[in-house]
Amino acid sequence: MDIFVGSIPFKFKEKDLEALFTPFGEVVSVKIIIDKATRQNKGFGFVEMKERKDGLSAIQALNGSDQLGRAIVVSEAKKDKEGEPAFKKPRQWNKGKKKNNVITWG
DNA sequence: TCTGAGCGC
Repeated sequence: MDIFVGSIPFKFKEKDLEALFTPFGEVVSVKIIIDKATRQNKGFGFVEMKERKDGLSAIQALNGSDQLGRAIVVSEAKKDKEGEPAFKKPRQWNKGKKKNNVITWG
């Protein structure tokens, strides 16, 4: 499932989100939205977890929790519906080269 | 290299 994470500190990185969600289940991918022009952290991101139940428990546990002094918002991503693909086109993380705002895993 | 509701290139 895809999880929306908002109000995260601007200093947050993908690794930080991965470290937050990993204890609740297997994290498939992590992404933090960064402005394409200025490369600035937009303050929200997404975490994809393998098991939906783990994602839900992670949401309940991490939503509103303090991270680096800020209460983050954790909720299920809008486009992620049960039985439907989260997006029209598949996103691949371990393909091609690494970009500025994307960390390739593995 | 600022910012603070919002949903991803």
